Amino acid sequence: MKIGELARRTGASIRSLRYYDEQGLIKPLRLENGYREYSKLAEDQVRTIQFYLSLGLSTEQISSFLQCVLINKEAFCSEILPIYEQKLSEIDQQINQLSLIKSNLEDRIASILAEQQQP
Amino acid sequence: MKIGELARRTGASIRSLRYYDEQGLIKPLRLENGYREYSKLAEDQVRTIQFYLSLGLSTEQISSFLQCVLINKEAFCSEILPIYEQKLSEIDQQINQLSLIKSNLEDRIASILAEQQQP
DNA sequence: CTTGACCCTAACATTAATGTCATCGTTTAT
DNA sequence: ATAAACGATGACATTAATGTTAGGGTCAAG
Repeated sequence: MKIGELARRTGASIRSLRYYDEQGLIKPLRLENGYREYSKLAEDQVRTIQFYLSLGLSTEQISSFLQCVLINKEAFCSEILPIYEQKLSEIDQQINQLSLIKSNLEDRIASILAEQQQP
Repeated sequence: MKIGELARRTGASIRSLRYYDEQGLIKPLRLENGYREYSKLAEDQVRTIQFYLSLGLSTEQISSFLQCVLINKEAFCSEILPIYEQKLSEIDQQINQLSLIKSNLEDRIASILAEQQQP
């Protein structure tokens, strides 16, 4: 299947599929005219890539374990656990940071509203 | 006071102070030789800018109410409440998004650990 | 007058996935 | 053979505050 069809089937843009190729996530065969030729498995592979991207992992991280998880269950791929744990720790940090800001904002909003009530 | 001293006093980098100038947040006088000359008030102004930046507001947003809050209490500056509320809503959205990812990560980590326990 | 410590502007880099555009070759149907 | 649809590559843009560097002025102390 060519790139347009794969894009239609997965919802990924043609641009993104070319980028995944460039980053080594999916290397399709090349026809004699230079066109990318994707196997039937590519659809699953792209969905897998999309899923890990939605977890906030980078293409570089994904590339480090993608081949393994396409064949095995995640538990079999020892590279993936430390990546998950690192990402989780980043996310926790970000949530904490945002929660701090949120508290500050709420306090200031409350204080403005209070002053407008009793001027 | 010149830019280096203001930088030392506030912890902002010289580069940042020049950027605030460029963005219209603080327009110091210019000496005949072109040097920026900051008044004694500038120190407070920079700290105020730093505070609003730490709330995640953009220089453009800050510039829309900075002059007012430097003179009055926040409650007097009608521009600021909608900006706070919009920012709060963005933060809530981001926290929700991150929490979703966090749950997914925790689930997958737990499932990997479970499989390694009972293979 | 020279050195060192300041100051200035302008420009590019940073991050990472994706969008967009220009330019070109290929294939297919009429 | 020509037009439409598709594919390829390459380059630039996106966001926003800050870092960095290059190339030059200014000033004060020795």
